[in-house]
Amino acid sequence: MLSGDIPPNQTIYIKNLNEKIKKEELKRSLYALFSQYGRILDVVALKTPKLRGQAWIAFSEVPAASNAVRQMQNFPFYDKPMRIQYAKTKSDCVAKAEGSYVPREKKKKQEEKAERKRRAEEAQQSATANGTRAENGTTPAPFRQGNASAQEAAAPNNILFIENLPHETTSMMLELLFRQYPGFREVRMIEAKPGIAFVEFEDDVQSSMAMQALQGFKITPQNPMAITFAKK
DNA sequence: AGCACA
Repeated sequence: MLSGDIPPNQTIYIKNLNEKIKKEELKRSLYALFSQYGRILDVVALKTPKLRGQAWIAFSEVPAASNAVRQMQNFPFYDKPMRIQYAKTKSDCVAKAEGSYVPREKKKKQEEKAERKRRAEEAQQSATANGTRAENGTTPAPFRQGNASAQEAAAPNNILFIENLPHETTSMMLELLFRQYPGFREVRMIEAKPGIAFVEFEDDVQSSMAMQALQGFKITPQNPMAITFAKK
């Protein structure tokens, strides 16, 4: 297995990151770049001597992580090719979402204690067997709000018009997103008009597929993409 | 190279 014999995990582990980038920026860029593969639950990056140059990205689904591992492998990010694998262990945020999270103890000694505590809690749970429904985290917001735009939709054609992009979006990022779909030709952005882009496909069927797949896709949580057919 | 959750 190319990914180093580590079984699939919904969290990916990235190394060889540029250590000069500040933690917050790093996390933001990773989020923007990797959210194309699925909903990201958490991005973890530490700058401790042992952990600098590495990051973990927890997705809500394993297939998202799989695509990320494959498609972003060796992607040049701040001038260094990312090396991506599945994480070796489950992220805390994932365990929390599953309700299986147990705060980690220092080490060995307290394992038994933790074990006992967990048992106790489980007993408690089944005792109060009730309909405590797990909140399924973030529910994807509907992206097509009652946006009764007076504008008529353009007829399907091979060029997509993308709106509501974060201003820091680059054509490279959009290309990464759209080139996953067959028939991709190119991304065009206009310096003077941030927040929008045109993406061209070979034909209208292919552009439609990409539109369906990426409609409402969030490059950042605040920016669900709005995709329509370009006016010719 | 380095697998954490401050």
